[in-house]
Amino acid sequence: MRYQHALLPTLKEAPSDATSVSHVLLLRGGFVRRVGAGIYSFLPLGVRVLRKIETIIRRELDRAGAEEVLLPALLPAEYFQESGRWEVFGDTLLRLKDRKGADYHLGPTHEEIITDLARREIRSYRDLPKNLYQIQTKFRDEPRPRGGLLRCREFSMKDAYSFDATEEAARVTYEKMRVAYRRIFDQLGLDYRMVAADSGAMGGSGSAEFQVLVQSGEDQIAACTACEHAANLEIATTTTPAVGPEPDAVPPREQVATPGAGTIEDVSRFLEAPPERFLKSLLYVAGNDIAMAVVRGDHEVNEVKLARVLGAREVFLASANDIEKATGAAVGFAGPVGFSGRLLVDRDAAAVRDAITGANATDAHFVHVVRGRDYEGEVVDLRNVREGDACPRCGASLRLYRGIEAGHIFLLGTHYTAKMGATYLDEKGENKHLVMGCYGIGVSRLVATAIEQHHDDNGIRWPISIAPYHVHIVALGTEPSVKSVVDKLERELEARGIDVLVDDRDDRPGVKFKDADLVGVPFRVTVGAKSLERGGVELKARTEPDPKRSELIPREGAAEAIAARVRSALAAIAPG
RNA sequence: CGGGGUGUACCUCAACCUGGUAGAGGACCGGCUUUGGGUGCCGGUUGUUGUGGGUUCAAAUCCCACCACCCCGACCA
Repeated sequence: MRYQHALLPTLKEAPSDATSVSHVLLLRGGFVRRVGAGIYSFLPLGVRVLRKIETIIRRELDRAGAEEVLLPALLPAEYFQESGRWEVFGDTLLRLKDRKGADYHLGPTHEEIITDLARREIRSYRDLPKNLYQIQTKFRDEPRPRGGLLRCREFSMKDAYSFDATEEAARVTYEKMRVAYRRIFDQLGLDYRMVAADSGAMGGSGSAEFQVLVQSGEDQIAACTACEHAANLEIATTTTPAVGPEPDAVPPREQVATPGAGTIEDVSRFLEAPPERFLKSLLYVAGNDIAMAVVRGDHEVNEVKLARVLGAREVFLASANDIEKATGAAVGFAGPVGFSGRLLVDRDAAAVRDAITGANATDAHFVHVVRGRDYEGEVVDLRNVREGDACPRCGASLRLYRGIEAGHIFLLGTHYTAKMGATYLDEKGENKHLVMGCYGIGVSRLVATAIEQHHDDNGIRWPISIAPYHVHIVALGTEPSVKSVVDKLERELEARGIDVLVDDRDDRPGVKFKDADLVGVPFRVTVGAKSLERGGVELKARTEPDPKRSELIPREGAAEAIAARVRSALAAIAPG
């Protein structure tokens, strides 16, 4: 592609409402333009990146035995009404009416539509298994779109749905998809982890997230430093160490005055005891009930775990008013001793044998508190895992990362097929529900995610597998000798299947170099009077930090040498 | 939905407090200059100051309402 013909509007300054790195660079690099909140146009360069990602996904899913379909984005309400999600989705569903006043919506995901297709077309065990995928535009009326392409109201997603005869067969399909996903994410050239996750409202028995490790990510992940284990912090667990002396060595419980010291930090300093000796007692509201969650002083309550234990959809920290009502003390002096409501105690908190805790009386704490003697409560896993905690699988230490969820696979079971009556006849002629799995990848989100992970101060550094072009030729000066070398190099590279962008603009070198760094094509080839005098062209990888450092490639055989470099870079991230 | 903020040229922003003909830089167009990291100079194009109403001789500026967008939180199969 010739720069002079391309729509490639780079910007020196980004609009001030762009905050995330990827958003700024996508706008500045001329990849996308904003149309509305959470709605973007893809410019030619952005489309090229999307297509590269899609190509990798299609190749691997086809290879795993899936078939591509294309379901509609505009959906009559009846399907989501049948599954109940017309209500469940709430305001996130983008609803509309046709001229007759009939209800429609734009598809946020397609379980119902594919299940309807399956119940019509799959009748016998002989038709199974089936695995269908599509790459489609999805619509969700997000309460808060943000981060440019990271969270949009309209976005591109690959979604796949598998149908099997039995749970066991479905698990085999699920495993196959897991392998396919690994191959896809490997090829995208991203640092990611496959993590165990909360299957949430989707139901079903298994799920794994594909989290791209990025400092700015919204999700937290605990990953083992030794083995493969990784889990979303929402469900991550660790093994339990016990602390403190044996129970019979603990003196009787004693109330001490701690005037004005309502935080662990205050009391810790006041009593000269480390936070690990404290029981932190937090009051939560779940529905109409109030419950106390107790964790060790240096630990944090995990609200997802708490909600699950309480059987609530979500929990909220109680207000100061509710706390005073429930404990009879000001905020900061709650404790499990004598608490009459539902009491949940984290395993590590229960293991503290000589504890300090609020006395449920303003300006007072108890010391020498022992579980079993001074309080009871249900012992459960309630806390967030911390950096350095033991891996539940191998015992090595866990590390915390931040990530962006780019893919998610679920073993759904018969959740939808039962609701929608999608059955087949087995060998004995019996009617059985199809067993389902679903598998998503956020395609447009991946464009932004790749940038969040691969950039520097000057711009994007695309992984070569998804870069809009492999080689960016910067032509300096207008001499015929430069022009002829550039023309020849472009032809020869393209003949070798290399994607080439040629900056043939009549502009100053500095402008071209800056734009090349911004756009982020992995290899830059500079052709100018100076390089030709030295006998060739200059090759520089975008990842080379020194702007002045480049490699002289002899003019003869330059195309083959550069193509070989591109091929080996591609091969380096090919799946094993 | 709760809290905070911002709407002025294509972009970044000034002028608003204290009402009096709406500006700069970048981008863009023309000329000269320069030519290996966003060159320098000269000239030029670009506005319903988010929308509607009110106050006033006079509103970008003060008042009211609405809308849009951004940030934090809630939310996120």
